[in-house]
Amino acid sequence: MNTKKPNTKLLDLNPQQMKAANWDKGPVLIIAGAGTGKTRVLVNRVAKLVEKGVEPQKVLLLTFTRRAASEMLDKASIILGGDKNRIKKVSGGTFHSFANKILRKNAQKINISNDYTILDRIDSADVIDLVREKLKISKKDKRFPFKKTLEKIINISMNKKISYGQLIEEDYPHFIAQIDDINKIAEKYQSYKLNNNLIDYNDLLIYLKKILKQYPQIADYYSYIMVDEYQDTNKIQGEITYLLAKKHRNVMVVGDDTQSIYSFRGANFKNMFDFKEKFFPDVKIIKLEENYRSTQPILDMANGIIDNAIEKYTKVLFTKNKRGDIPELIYANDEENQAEKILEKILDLHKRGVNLNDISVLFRASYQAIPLEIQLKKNGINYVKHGGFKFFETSHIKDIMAYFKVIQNPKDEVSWYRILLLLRGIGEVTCKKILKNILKYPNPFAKIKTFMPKNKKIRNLSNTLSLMASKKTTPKEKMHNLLTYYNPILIDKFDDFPKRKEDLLQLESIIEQYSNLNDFLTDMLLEPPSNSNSNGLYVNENYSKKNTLCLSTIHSAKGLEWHTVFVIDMAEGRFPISYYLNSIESEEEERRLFYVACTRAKEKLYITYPATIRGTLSNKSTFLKEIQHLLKSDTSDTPMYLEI
DNA sequence: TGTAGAATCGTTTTT
DNA sequence: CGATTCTACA
Repeated sequence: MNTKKPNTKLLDLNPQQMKAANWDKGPVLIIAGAGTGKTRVLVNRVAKLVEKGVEPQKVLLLTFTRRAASEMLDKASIILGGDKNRIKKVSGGTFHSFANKILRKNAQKINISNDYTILDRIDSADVIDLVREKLKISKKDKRFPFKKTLEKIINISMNKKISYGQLIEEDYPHFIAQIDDINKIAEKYQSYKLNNNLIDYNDLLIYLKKILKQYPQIADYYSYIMVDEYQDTNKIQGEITYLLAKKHRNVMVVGDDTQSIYSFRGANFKNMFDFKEKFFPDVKIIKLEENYRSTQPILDMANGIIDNAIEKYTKVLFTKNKRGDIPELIYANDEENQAEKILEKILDLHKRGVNLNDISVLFRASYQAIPLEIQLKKNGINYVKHGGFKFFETSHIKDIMAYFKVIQNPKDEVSWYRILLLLRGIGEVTCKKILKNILKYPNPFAKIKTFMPKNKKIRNLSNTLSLMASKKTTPKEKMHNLLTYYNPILIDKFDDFPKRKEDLLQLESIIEQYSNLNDFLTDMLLEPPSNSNSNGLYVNENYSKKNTLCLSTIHSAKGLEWHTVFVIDMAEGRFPISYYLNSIESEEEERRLFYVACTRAKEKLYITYPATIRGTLSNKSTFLKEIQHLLKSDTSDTPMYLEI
C-alpha cells in the first residue's frame, strides 16, 4: 500500500536541515515551521549520533507523546539499516514518563518512597474531595466549587507558578469568598499526598527537578539531550531541560512558536526565547522555513491567518510546490446540513480515488463532531475519533482500575471508597466505618468480611480481592475474575451497559500484554494506549490502518498530515470557542490553533460554516472573515439569507 | 442511613 | 449531554 521509499526520503535533506541533523555539540534552537521536516531532522540526528558511536542510552529524546518518540526511533533504525536493537536503547518518552523512570529509581533520595501511586486528574479530584471532607468544609451552605474545579485551580496554579488567590481572582472571581477554604484544602491536599504516597502529574515534574538539582550526576548520565515541541513545554519543563544539559551543554530543542496550543496546561512558547536569554546565551538558531507538505494556496491561507496575529512570529513558510487547488469554503444551513455536505464531499473524493485514510475532519471541541458521526454511522463509513473524551476517564474504567489500585496499594483510601460505594446497602457512613477498621492491616482483603454487613455480594468482594492480591495469578486472570464480580454491578449502574461491557473486554485484551501489574497501572496513567472510537471503545493501532476516516480535535492532530482536511464549524462562538475567551492571549492561541488545523492539509483544504447553530443565526468566525479572500466559495446552493 | 430520581452544573484542548 | 449533587422519602 505504501509506495514511498522511506530510506531515500529520510536521508534527503536541504542545507538547513543538514546543518541541524549534523549538529555535533553545544546548544542549538531549531525553529521549524509546520511541515518543514523537523521530524526528519531529529530522526537523522539520532541516527548519526548512534552511528558515530555515542552510546544510545545516553541520547535522551523527549517528545510530546510516546507515539512520537517510538515513531522517530523506528525511522532512525531504518536509516541505520534496520538496526533496531541499538536504536531501541535510545532513552525517550514524554517528560512525565521520563520523570517517572527517574523517580522510581531515585525517589528515596528526596525522601519519597519509590512505590508511590500516580494520580490522574480524576483521582486528584477525588483526593481533593476527600480532603475537603476531612477538613469538614461543607459544600452545602454556600456555592462551593466542584471537586473537578478545585483540581483545576490547584493544578493550573502549580503549573503557571502563581498563587491560588491570584488565579481565583483572575479566572474564578465567583469563588473569591471561598479563597480561605480553597487555600486550606490545597495545603492539606499537598500534605495528604505526601503522607499517603501519592503523586500527581505536577509532582512528577516538581520532584524530577528537585532530584536533578540535588543530584546532578543523574542528569550527567545523558550526554545528548533533544526536546521536541519545545513551544509546548511549561516553565518547569524548561528548567528540567536546562538542568539536564547544564554540564555538557549538548542540547537541541525544536519548536515552532506559531504552533503553541497548550497554554491551558501551563505551556508557554516564550520558553523558546528563555532558552537563549536565561539558559544558553550563545545558542545557535537554525530556522526551517521551506515547507514540504502543502501546496502554495494552502500555505497562503495559513500565512494569512498568522499575519493577522498581534504577536509577530519569527518566520514565513514557503514551498516549491506552487500549484494546487484554492482552499474551499462550504456553506451549510445548520449543523446537520454541514455534516451532510461533508459526507457528500468525502464520498465524492473517495469515488475519485482518495483513500479514506488520507482524509481527516478537524474540529475545536469533540462534541462538534457528533452530527457528522451520526451521518457516518448511518452510511456505514468507518471512522476513528481522536481526542476529547478519554477511554480511561470513563467511570466504568475508573471503577475497574480502583480494584487494581487497592491491590497495589492497600492504603489507597480513595479507591476503597469507590469500590465500597458500588455495593448496594453501603453508603458513606458504613463506608467510613469499614475503612477505619481495615486500613491498619497490611493485607486487609480477607478482613473486609468481618466488618461488613452480612450480604452475599460483599463476601464476593473479599474473595475477589484476595484472589487478585495473590501472587500466583497473572494480571489477565485477575482481570477475568474481577469482571465476573463486577458484571452485575455494571448492569445495575449503567443503562448503556452493553457498550461499556465492550470497553471492559478491550481493557482485558490490553492487560494481557502485561506481566507486571505496576507497569500496567503506570502505563494507563502516563501513556494510555490510544483514544476511543465513537462507541467509547479502545482502538488499537491496527484498526486505524484500515480504510478509515479520521475525526480529530485539532490538539490531537498536531504533527499529523492528510491529503484532504476539513476544518468544520467556523462560526463565531464555536471557533474561536467563546466560553473561555477572556483575554487577548487566549484569542491568539485560538488563532494559532486554526493555523495548526490548516497546515495539516497537503492537497485539499475545506472550511465549513453552518449558518445557524442550534436554531439561531450564527456569525462567521472572525478568523474566517479575515482570510476569506484567499478562499473559493461554493455558492451553488448557499442559503438565500446569507451575505457572501 | 441509604437510595432513587430530580435538579443542576459546567460545559475545550491533555500529560 | 453526562456526571455530580440535592431532595424527598423509606
